Amino acid sequence: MGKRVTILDVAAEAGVSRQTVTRAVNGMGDISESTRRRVLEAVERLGYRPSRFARNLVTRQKQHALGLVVASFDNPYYTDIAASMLSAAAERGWQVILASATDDAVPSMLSSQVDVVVMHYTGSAVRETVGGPPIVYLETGHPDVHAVELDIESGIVAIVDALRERGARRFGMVDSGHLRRTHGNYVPTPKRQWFERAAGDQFVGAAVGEESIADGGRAFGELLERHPEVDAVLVFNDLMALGAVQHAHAHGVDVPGAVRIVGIDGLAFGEAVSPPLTSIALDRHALAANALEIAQILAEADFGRIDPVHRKVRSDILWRESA
Amino acid sequence: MGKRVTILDVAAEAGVSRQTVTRAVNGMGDISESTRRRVLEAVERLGYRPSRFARNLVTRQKQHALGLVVASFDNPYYTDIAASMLSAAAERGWQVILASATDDAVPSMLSSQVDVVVMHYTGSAVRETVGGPPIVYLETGHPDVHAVELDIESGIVAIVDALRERGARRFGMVDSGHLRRTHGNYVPTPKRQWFERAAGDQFVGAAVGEESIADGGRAFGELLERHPEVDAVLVFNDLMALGAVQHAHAHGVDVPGAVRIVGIDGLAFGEAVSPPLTSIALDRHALAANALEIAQILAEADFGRIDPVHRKVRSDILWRESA
DNA sequence: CTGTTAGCGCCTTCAT
DNA sequence: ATGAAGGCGCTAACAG
Repeated sequence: MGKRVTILDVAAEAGVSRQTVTRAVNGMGDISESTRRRVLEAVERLGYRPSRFARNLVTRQKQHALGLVVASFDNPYYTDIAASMLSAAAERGWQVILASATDDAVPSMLSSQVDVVVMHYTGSAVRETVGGPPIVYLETGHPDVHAVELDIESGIVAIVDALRERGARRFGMVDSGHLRRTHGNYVPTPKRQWFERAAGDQFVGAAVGEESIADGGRAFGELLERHPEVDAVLVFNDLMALGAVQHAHAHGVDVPGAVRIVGIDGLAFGEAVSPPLTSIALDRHALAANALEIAQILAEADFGRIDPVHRKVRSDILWRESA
Repeated sequence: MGKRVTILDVAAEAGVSRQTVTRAVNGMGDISESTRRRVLEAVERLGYRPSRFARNLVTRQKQHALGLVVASFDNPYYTDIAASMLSAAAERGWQVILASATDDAVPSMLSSQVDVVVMHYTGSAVRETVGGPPIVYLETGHPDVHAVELDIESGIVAIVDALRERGARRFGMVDSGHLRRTHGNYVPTPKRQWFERAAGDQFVGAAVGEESIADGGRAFGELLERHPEVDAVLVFNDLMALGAVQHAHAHGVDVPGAVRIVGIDGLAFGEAVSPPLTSIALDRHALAANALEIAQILAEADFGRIDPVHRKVRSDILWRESA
């Protein structure tokens, strides 16, 4: 792996100047067909590839790049967000660089590669490093950072009301234990707290599981065992809720007759299970659109430090059949 | 949007040299705490952000970027691939820039942003443009390009054999009509051709649908109507197969009793439907690992033109309950 | 500890 | 149609 082949090498090989090489490689005018051919042959022979850094440095393109950091690609919720971000970004001519948060080194790697980082709020806002790109947080309400907030709470309040109207009186929850990672032991998630508050004394209990289909099913089973009287269950996310529906189906539990099941996220996959999953749908499209709007504002400020920008996205109940 | 704030502006503002600014911003040594603080204050005040291009140009980092172009993020198969690519890339310290092929402008945008492009073979290999990055194709067998081939055929042969052993005698298929886009009208996919060949005169017919859960279900219904005698159905992909299982469930068709259903892809979601979906599982992990291996080879050749590199990935039957 | 001198590789003037 | 300068913004390598 010797020295990199540069435009000068090509120029020498073809017996022309660097500029002529530029013209040939970039398909510009003011160059004779024969010269172009000769240069391109030299390019082939040497295996020359222009340096994207040098090129972008000098052309000052409006090529903006945004780094999207998501928790995990195992949860389709995040891939859905990524998809939405992708199309929102494409509309505005942004590139999207993806990174999974599990890789701890990523944020720093991203720093030198992107103009803006978009990531989920992980409890403690990663401090914007000096010389690093600005960060836009997803789903938080922290006032000091750029953020697109997600109003899940009102969706939860609404679903509790709606479930009551349909006769539900004993509310249970399948919660995620993911906060364990930062807190050491299980801590009720905000979703559970909102749910408990909305359900009031009709809240009968919760079970905790990992964020997977299988463990969602297991936790649901555990909840049913401990609280057989439960007649409406909110599940932390659709992934786990799918497991719950599956578990109910496998154990002959009538859904929504005996127990109503509601997920959170509104994933398309919810329609594939039996019965199709009712869910508190998060508007991922709006989430992405807003994130990009903020990114655009940042870009217009040349990514300098500006006052925190906030956007809010609401959630809606996606009625299917499980509730 | 005035002139960009550069390191020189900061240097002037702080009354130091550029080099000192570099030291402060990059947290290097050889700088007094007071100077550093003063410089960082100037950075804040001016809203200075280093140019990632200039920085990467001069540091000649081993920061490689790979552009991943997928057909659509609506199909979890592709997001799964993206996820696998992401972790494979993270292991090797590569960045992944994502693009959806639906956006036609993307490939050219990518060219100037990445070192290697990884994309699905779309029938006609996009010719590598002079000065553009090398391309690694996924799922093809074309000999002239770098590629990771996917051996789906052997999986199809194996599943037909296995289904025969379980008593199946009348094979039907739900195929995708996606080739319509390039051919104008429906053309049997390679998957169907392999399947027909394997099934021989036990092949009874096929129905065609769009690549979605809903249309997979519809097409499956159509197949059953036209060929009620069918007792084993191969579906183009898991997405459509999910619809098929769902359709069967909704119409009281016993799966696998009356008809066996097999998908292709091996998505995790297959386990959430009733009955869980048997599928020809593609090893996405190996696919990604191989693609990155090729990318690495390309990197070692400084992305110059080298002989086509090929890898092959096999498929395995993932037995669940639908077959 | 701080500043100076060289480039990194390319494209944009301008000249020829 | 081609070539010669100049500079994009930054950091490495030396100076002091």
